[in-house]
Amino acid sequence: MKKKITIKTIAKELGVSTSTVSKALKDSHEISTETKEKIQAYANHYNYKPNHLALQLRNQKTKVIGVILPKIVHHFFSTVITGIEEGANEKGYHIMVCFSNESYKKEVETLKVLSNGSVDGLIVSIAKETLENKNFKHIKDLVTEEIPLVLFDRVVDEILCDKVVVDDVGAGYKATKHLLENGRKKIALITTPNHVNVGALRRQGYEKALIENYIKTDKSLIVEIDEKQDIKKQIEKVFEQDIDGVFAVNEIYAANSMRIAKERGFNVPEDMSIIGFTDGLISEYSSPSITTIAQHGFTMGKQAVELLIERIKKESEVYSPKKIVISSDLKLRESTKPSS
Amino acid sequence: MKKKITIKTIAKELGVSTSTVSKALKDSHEISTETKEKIQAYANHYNYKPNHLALQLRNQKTKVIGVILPKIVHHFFSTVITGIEEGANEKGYHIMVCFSNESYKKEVETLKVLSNGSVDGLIVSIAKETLENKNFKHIKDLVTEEIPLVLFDRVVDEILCDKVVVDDVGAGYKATKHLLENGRKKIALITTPNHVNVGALRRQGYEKALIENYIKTDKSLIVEIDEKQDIKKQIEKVFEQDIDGVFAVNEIYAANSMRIAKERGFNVPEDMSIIGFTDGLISEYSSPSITTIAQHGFTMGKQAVELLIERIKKESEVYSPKKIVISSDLKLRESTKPSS
DNA sequence: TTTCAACACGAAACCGTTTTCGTAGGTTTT
DNA sequence: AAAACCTACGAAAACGGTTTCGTGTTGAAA
Repeated sequence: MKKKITIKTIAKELGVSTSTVSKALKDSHEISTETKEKIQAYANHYNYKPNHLALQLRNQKTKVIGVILPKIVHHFFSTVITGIEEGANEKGYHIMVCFSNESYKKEVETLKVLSNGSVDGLIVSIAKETLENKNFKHIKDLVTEEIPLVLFDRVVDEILCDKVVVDDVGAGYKATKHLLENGRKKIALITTPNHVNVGALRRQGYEKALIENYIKTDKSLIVEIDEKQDIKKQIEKVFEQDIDGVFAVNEIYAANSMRIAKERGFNVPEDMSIIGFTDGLISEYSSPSITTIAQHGFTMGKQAVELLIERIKKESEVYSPKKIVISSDLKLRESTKPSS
Repeated sequence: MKKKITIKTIAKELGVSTSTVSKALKDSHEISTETKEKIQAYANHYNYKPNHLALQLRNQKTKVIGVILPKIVHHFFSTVITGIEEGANEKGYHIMVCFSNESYKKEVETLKVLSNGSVDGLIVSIAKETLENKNFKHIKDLVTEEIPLVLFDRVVDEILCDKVVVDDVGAGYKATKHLLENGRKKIALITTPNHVNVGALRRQGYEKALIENYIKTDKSLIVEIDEKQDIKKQIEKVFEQDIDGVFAVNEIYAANSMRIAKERGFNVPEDMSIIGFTDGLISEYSSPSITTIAQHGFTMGKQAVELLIERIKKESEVYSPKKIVISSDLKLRESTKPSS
């Protein structure tokens, strides 16, 4: 990289002090018009740009927000990140994005690096492995160090910080109720293991809807997907039973269910209703297209970053953690309709 | 944020100088074992972490790579970013991600901010609007300032910097040839306007394959999608002609084509073959699943970041820009098969 | 006893910028 | 003519760390 021009260079070249240059560049009244013009002309001509690092060190703030996600090749997370970026930009912040790849170890390492002053605050969605082993010390440490932190989607209650979540219970309830209203009775639930809290919460909603309709939850209709194994095979098992509806807690599970249903000769939506989660491209372009619960990822991202910046700004005040719940919507498509 | 513990604090508390502390923390032989142990114990106990900003200022490098993408809710770009992140991490770098949202103005602004010393180098894929208005001054300025820069996918020849691209002509050729080998004669091309260079190149491949098979390119079979309008409607027009194959230059166009074909009573792949681009989830979960050209986005990202870091490391040397071409593969699925 | 090296540590400069506090010189007030 | 006040600028500290170059104290070699 070419050596950048600094205030010192300008000062030396023009035979003034660095303080004069600094003041002249911000049009201070302390400096005579003549000197100011001379300095500004010089700076302009040589394309002077203040060095960010120096400013950050002096101001003790970076105007950067760290974002740690489990993964990005995923419609929901990439939507959230778009929201975060837009919200950050609006307030003059930039984002530094890292991925935990669902790994506990990488999450710990990333957090350690980013909390060394590189960022003014963090937005995190917890890795599955971390949720599984329930080791949250690295995250709680951030709270202890009073580093502004917002958790989203994959949150855990015992960490005392701001949070932004989807109304997962409500969403699970809505989805299941929709199937029930379609006249479905034997509804399979394709979900995550229970340590993934969003899965657990959606399951609660599912069970709540069933209970309200006097249907006993049948454990054999619930599949907890182990993503280390073949997803399709695991879902196929539940199709050996007599089912007429599927509620899948994400797009991939829903798309797989759809494929299996068709392979097994089901007519979707005539003899089988399928509902998914995350209103992504798969659901939209599948055929038949899949009814889903839209999570409003963009809104979540934006809310998360706004909450964070608010916290950054009034860092000194005592505060009680806020929790924002984003409601989700049923997005009707072709994969569900009343049973004939 | 809680006031962080610094070398100064430690020095004062332990009655030594900052230089001693600094050396002790890096286990220098200049310091006695006794003193080192004392200092290290103290630092450990109070969870001392060196301030990144200070180091960056002193070393004149940030170990951060700026990444500017047109968008992220897009399988190809999110895959690339995964590759970039992994490659960067392996070399001790982090990434700062920004989006141009395909807008020229935002691209200019973002570039300006990031080139102020916040990053050691940049990886950029150019926004559509910029490609359209052909105004590349902001990017050329980076080259002039000798800021390490790698362009990928959406590149332009007149900018003299390192580049990583897909073999788009070859890919277009491969895709079209595959359809021809399937016995298709009237192949529609669903592409972007010509200013999007990847679209133009894939079209070249398409035309090359047709010429080789003595087929005259029929302009009425080529649709240049204007993304500001309804995509599906634009594709539907070409279906009014007598076609038996579709080559779409991305997943969305392919998925739309598939939908239209089915709506119009075509049997895919029996009476109509469809091939797409970008081996994403839509193609995988569509039914029938869509044959595509896989772009190896992960590899591209990784190569791009490796190229960039190489450039960053030997910044002083004269160098001639490199161009890495990633070859693409045909991924056979259900949407293509020999016509019966 | 003198000389010299090794050891263990400190002083100070440096990275680029901002900001407080002087201060020299001229002008106005009394 | 002395006192007071501007005006226009500079010196220096500060942000947090690294690193070069001393330097005082030992102990050993000459």
